[in-house]
Amino acid sequence: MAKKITNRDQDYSQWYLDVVREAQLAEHSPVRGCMVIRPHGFAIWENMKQALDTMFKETGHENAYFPLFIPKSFLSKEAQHVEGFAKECAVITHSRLQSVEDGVAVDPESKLEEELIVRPTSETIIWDSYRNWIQSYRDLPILINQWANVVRWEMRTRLFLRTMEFLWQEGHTAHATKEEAVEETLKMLDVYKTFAEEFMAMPVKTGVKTASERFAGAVDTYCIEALMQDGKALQAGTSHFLGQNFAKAFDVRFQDVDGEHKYVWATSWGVSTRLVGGLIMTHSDDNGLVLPPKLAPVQVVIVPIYRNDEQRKSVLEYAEPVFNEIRDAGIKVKLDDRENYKPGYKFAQHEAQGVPLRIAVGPRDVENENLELARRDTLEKEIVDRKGIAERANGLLKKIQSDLFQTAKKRTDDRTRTVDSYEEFKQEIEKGGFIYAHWDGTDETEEKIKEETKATIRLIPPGEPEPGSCMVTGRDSEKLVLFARSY
RNA sequence: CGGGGAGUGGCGCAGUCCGGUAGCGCAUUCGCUUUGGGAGCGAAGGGUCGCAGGUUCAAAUCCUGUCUCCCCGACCA
Repeated sequence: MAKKITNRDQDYSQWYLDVVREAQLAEHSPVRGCMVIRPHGFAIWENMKQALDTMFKETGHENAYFPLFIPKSFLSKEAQHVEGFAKECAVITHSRLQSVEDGVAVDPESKLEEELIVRPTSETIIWDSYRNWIQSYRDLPILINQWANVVRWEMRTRLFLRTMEFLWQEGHTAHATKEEAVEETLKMLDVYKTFAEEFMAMPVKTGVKTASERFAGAVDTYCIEALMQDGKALQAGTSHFLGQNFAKAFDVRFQDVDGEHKYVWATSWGVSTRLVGGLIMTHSDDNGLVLPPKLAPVQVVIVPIYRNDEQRKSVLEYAEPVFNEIRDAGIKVKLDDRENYKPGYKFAQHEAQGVPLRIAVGPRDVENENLELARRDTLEKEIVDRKGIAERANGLLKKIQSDLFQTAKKRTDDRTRTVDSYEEFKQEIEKGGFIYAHWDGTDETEEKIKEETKATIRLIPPGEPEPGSCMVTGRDSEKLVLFARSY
């Protein structure tokens, strides 16, 4: 078999790129830092979108759309916010081109009176609208989500994991009380956790970010963090309690039941196409992509095998009712009857693309009323009775979904440990994985650890305090926090 | 933005040191034979060698600039 994918243990970065290429998920575009998402990659994102969108609707949210362009003045209204994003904004200064000798050039006459920023996130433009929409407590809460693209001018990019333009959803909510906003923040964090674990089969840890890792303009940033196969952590989603920061910046007040005018409380939360990168790095192997059935664009592929036209005819006649039966059971199935490729090639291709279940049908199967089933995750093959294939496929897809999660869960658990001393920490962090340790809560200590070990505090877990002493300074620590090197 | 590597048909590469008019594998097209793990044979098509200058009779090759990608750092979802 011609190996087109680098082994993971040889070069993890190259492996990731090879999988993205061989699975035809995405490719580099002529524009630095931006990617072309190919149909297969986009189909996975669409499945993610659909599942998340359903969950958002079930929790009372509705979709809306706000502009791509944000007036420069909007960004400067919230001090921390502007500070956080200032260094990575694309700025539009002109509105026209003009023809010159060698093509086109910016028309200096078209300089904009006020420059426009390509949204790095939409808090400001959305809160400008919310000011007009909110007068009374009866107008609250506002529970809006937007599916959009955003741009952050990044130094170093990687397909899906960090691109200058990416697709995401951003939820922006407004509430009458702090309690309600905090509840919303945590509710959406939980939605993300559920989505990651039940659909992506990617176990995550949840918690709150430290001040240095917090979203610019947020009071608290909660996150889901997943551990990749190479032992590095990936921030997979964030949910922010924004307090009244944006309400004050945009003067969004409402008249409460008691007649008082009060600032509203806000949240925002988002996940992006980065999830596709997380999905790849959680399950895939040296043969290519491995997809959880719930997100696979094709869940079952049927590959016919034959030697001649006669066999081809009988195999396809045998395969078509199988296809129909599986399709009618609500499974996304594809019959790969391309004649210009041999079965072996198709096997390799569908493996590279992560199709969870493969059914091979050849003359022998027709003869014996069998089918050959092959699982993508374990690469196990078995000959099964043709009867009841739809139920069997369905059962296997469910099993694959849960096995993928269990495998990833076990790996994460095995690589999560607690250390007491900084010396031990320095040794352990080299091995990758999540490490719990005590931290004194100061920026200085966090920074020192980061500088010396390249590890960051991924999150402060929820739950009761478990006092201890900081592994670095020995000062009091409220609880264990989670460290890792990260993407 | 600093350090390292690399840009040559669609993809992967050789050729670059030592200038002489571009080659290999895969893929593509056609034909025949094939098809239970990336098929074989024969024929054909496809490249101003990332881009822009320069040196030279002559540049993929030497010089200068520039763009892009990959890896490692600093910054971030």
